[in-house]
Amino acid sequence: MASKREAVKQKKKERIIEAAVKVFAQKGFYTANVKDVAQAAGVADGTIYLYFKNKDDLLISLFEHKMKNILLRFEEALKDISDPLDQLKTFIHVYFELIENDTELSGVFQVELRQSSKFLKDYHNQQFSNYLNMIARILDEGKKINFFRPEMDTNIAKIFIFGAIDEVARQWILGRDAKYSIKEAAEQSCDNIVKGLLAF
Amino acid sequence: MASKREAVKQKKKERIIEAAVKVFAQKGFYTANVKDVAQAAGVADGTIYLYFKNKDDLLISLFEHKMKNILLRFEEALKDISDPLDQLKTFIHVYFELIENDTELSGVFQVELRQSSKFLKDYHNQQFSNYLNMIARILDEGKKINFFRPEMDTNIAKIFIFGAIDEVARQWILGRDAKYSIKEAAEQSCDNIVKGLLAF
Amino acid sequence: MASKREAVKQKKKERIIEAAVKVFAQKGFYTANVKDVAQAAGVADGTIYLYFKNKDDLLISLFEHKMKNILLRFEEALKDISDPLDQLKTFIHVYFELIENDTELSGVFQVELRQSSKFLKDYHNQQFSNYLNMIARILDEGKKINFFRPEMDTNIAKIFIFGAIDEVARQWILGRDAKYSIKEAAEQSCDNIVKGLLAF
Amino acid sequence: MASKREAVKQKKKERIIEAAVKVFAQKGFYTANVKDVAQAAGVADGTIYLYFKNKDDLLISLFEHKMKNILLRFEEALKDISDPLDQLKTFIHVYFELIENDTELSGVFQVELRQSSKFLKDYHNQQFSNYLNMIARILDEGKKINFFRPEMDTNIAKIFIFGAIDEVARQWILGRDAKYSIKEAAEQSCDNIVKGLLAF
DNA sequence: AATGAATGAGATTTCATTCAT
DNA sequence: CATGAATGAAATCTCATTCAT
Repeated sequence: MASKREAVKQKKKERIIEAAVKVFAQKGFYTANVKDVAQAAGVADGTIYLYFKNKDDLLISLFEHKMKNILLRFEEALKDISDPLDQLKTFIHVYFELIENDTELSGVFQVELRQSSKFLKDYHNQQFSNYLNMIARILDEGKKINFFRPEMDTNIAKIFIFGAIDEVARQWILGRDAKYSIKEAAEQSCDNIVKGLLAF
Repeated sequence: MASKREAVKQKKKERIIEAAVKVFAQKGFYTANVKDVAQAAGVADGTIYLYFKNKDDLLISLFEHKMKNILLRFEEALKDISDPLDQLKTFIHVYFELIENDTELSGVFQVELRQSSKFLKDYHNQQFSNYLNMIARILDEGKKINFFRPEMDTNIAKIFIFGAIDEVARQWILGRDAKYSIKEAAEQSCDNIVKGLLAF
Repeated sequence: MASKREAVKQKKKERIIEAAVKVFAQKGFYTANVKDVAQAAGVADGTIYLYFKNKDDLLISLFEHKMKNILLRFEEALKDISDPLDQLKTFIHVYFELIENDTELSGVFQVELRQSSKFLKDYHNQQFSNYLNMIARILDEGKKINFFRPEMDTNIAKIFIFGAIDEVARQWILGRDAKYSIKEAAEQSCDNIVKGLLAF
Repeated sequence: MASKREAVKQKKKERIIEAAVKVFAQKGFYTANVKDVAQAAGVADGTIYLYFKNKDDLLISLFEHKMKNILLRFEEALKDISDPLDQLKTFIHVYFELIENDTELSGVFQVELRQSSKFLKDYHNQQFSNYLNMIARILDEGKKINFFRPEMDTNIAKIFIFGAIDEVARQWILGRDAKYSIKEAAEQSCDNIVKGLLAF
């Protein structure tokens, strides 16, 4: 009985999160009202505050909740791959797939989360670190077997790689200068990372 | 006389823009108040409205203005270099120098890309396009002389490169996971872009 | 059966009233939430509305109920005393004893008199009148037998006495300027009332 | 110029305070809206927040502001009186005069200030202490010249006296059980305090 | 041109009350 | 009877913008 109620409660919380993703993606975090989210979720304004401390908390919770799933998705995809190069390629492809399959969520992650000092500065994000460190681990292994350049700094490279694919993805979402498909984006990004620019 | 007055006027406008860069970079566009900008600029709230139509206009003007300067700086640095590879390396080093000398500058890119929601979604910043296209031009030339991989998509690569160095710079500013110097950042970034990860 | 259920019902109602006295005394009527009272009473929010029409009604019921008990306690203490002076002294000592044994009780008077605004301005608490009139009756008897000053207005004096001992008690509870024991408070108050300030 | 502007500013602040006194007296602090006060003061809602941090601050400022004047009034009245008994009598008469001449203010002091734990508990009020100590000083002098009972505790008596006259005044304002004039109230209170109840 | 006090629309948040379970 | 999740009206407060000086 209690578990059922718990389940119902969880369902409503998720409904609100889904609504928030949609609304924040469309209007932006600051431009969107709590009322908008409530309406989209089909609940009363006050109900939001039964599940989240305030509007900021809604954004943070949204992030935590979704990020957990994303990390799982990565781990799932990588767990049977041993070659670091394959791992890296898979990582990148999964990344762009995630973006493609949930554009709205991506919009929130890519655009909205960034604009709040809460996330970029104050709120030291464990999940984000986890994410970066997934890349670092792959790079370290690649160096160990002499596949990757030994003088390459994995600490810088993990950020480099994240920044690169993140931006390619963002511009695809914003649809500005980006007149390319996700597939192209993934493959080109792979090549750029692995081979670099040089032709030789 | 009129030109002098014009100059004074221009000076105040710039003072406001500098203040806005600082304040928006620090607090974010929505979290920052017009009052904050006014205070930082040492003018009255109302004065801002003599130079800018509204808060949004201030943000847009800020981009245009700053980007123009940044572009000039790049052009200056690149004008005597003919080799595309040298151009690219110079571009990257100049970029990190700019960031190092004006930390808040990176906020301009930040803001440009991340405050996008609502009104910026449509607003297409020509200057930012110009910036990206500077990279593209270098890449195209490199391809033409068979220095860069022929199958590399310059349109994606320009974004890829911008994203990569921008993120490495940003993490350096935030000082979080980034325990590296600007010099290292620039060199590692160069190598990553040019050589890629592979050791061979 | 019905009577037992009645008793149980009564018990819960009292539990809510006790909780309300505590909570209102501590946080003030307007600052306290119905939820607070419910929690303190160990019932659900909605349960309160099975016993009281609304929050206002809870406050009013609280007075009536508590005052009835207080009056009973006084009547019990006074019933075998005939001398008005002894009656008055006893009244005062009982008052301070009541306060000492049930600190929150003073909140009842507090609330009664100070939360008056709006709805309580009209609401005339009969029990409180009864309480004041107990004092008046003692004073009248004292005048009748020429013990108390004939020109003394019992109507004013009853309020005077109530106000004096109530404030001394309240400051004792707050423990601010009041660095005295309840016993001292009672005795000093007695003397002040009976003898006045003059030394002769 | 600056002083004139300062004066205008001060005037508006006072206008808001006057309005707040009126509104709070009539509707009670919690029942009254900031909007009500703004309307009564003839300013916009937001204007209130230019002069006061928040609604609570308005109440506190009101208290501080008015209390200062009241204390001055007392000092003025007492400064040429040397006899402690006369001082005490004057004090009491001035007190009731103040109440009579500004009923609304009294309402706020008497009823509204009391109901907020902010004032009774958290906010240790210097002005209120000053006020109580005025009484204490008179009492001490009266004891020194053997006019007042030597065993009388001035620390308790000051609270006793304050409570007594405060309550007599409050009931006059509430107009409940108090069917007496302010003049009677003052004289009866004086006699009660000075002579006590006994006839002798 | 510059100021900054004033405005008031609008956003977030609270909480008494209801009602399906 | 009891519950407590849900409601939504209403209150406080913020802040971009205006305008008299």
